[in-house]
Amino acid sequence: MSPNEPGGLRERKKLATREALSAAALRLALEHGPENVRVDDIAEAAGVSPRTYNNYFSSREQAIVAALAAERALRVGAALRARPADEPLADAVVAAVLDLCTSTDEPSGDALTLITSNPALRKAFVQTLTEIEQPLAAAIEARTGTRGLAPTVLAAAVSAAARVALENWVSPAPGNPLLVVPQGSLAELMREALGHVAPALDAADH
Amino acid sequence: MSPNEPGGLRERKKLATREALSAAALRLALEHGPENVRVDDIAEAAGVSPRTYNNYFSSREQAIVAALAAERALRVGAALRARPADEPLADAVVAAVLDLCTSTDEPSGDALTLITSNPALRKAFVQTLTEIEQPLAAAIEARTGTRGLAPTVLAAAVSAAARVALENWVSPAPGNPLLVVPQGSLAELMREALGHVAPALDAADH
DNA sequence: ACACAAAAGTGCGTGCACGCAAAAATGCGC
DNA sequence: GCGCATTTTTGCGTGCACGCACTTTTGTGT
Repeated sequence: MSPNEPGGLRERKKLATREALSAAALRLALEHGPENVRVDDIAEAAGVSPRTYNNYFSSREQAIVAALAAERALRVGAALRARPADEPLADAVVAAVLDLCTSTDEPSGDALTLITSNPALRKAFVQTLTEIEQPLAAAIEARTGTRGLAPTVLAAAVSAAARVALENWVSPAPGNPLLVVPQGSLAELMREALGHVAPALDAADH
Repeated sequence: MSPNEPGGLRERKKLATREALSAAALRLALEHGPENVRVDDIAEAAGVSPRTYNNYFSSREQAIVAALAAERALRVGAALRARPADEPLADAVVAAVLDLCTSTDEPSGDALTLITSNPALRKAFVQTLTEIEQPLAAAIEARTGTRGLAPTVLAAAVSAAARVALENWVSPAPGNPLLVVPQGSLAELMREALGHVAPALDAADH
């Protein structure tokens, strides 16, 4: 009566299809370029109907980015849980988010360059950062014991800061010169951006 | 050589079509319900071709919400500039954003209920809050004199907090009970949410 | 083993977003 | 007024997202 738990065979198959789709999407995008990949191609490569593809992803870009996105979402949660419980909230959060920047650069470098070099994919990838809000909020709630708006707001603020850092990294100056040249590593940018919201985290860390 | 300034006749006509489109979109949505309004209808009501409509808006929802959104974007900037220069940054920002909640409730009540009662429109409306980041960032930069990431990050954090408040207002509990019942006014929610990011603003207010 | 309920997959039809290139409108210098 | 460069509008074609109803698969209870 409950094949909805991770143990269920149904769930596993569903996850398998999802991964097959995103893997196929990423592979095809790498092979033929993002613009030359049609939804039908992805569906066929994954062995499902085009319509089924749309049951899993609501945009081509989302499918291509999904693989990296999912890994990142899991990593944040794990990283935050791995921090010592007595560490200040701000430090723990910063460390957890930074872990995303340092580790993710390696696994599939060509995938990252593909994504960052395509506007539509960049947008989808940045959008991905929104998905870390939920795990972040949960972790913050667990740490502080606070309930209500606070954890959600703080998680959203952190996510927003990370988004700004990421945007400034991929496209240094969309119109304005931007005094601080972001040629530095993403980690540096991220650290600075998070630093600006850290006071809010400190205030909530009773 | 510069009909791009507000004085140019070309610019005025462009703005006029835009307003005609969004006005038509909102009116038709109010009359027949959001789902029963096709893009062609909006275009015809505004006296332009369907293709032209897409040169102005990239989604039906965006067109419907645009009228309210534009007014709000202007209002934030004005509200922030209207605050005394020696007021603490956090207070000024909170006041400016709150102004959005208190004033906007009145102009077109039925439009608001229409928007809040439709998921797709809600999404578009919430998305609108992103547009206040730019004016906010500019205003913060002007106040603090700080340049670089700080103003952008802070504006993003404020916008994110406002977004959370708005989301919790329109749909109190999407899954979880949420201890603090958000039946209170939007202004109250907003005030609390912004309060959680206020420390970050204080820290930047030299 | 069998039947049955739930859930995932599928086909179809509709409306939409958007690139591209041609056509109309606009503003400027003469 | 006149023609020219620029901008805006438009028509067309393509690919896509998604609701709906239907089929197939899967897990469970008997």
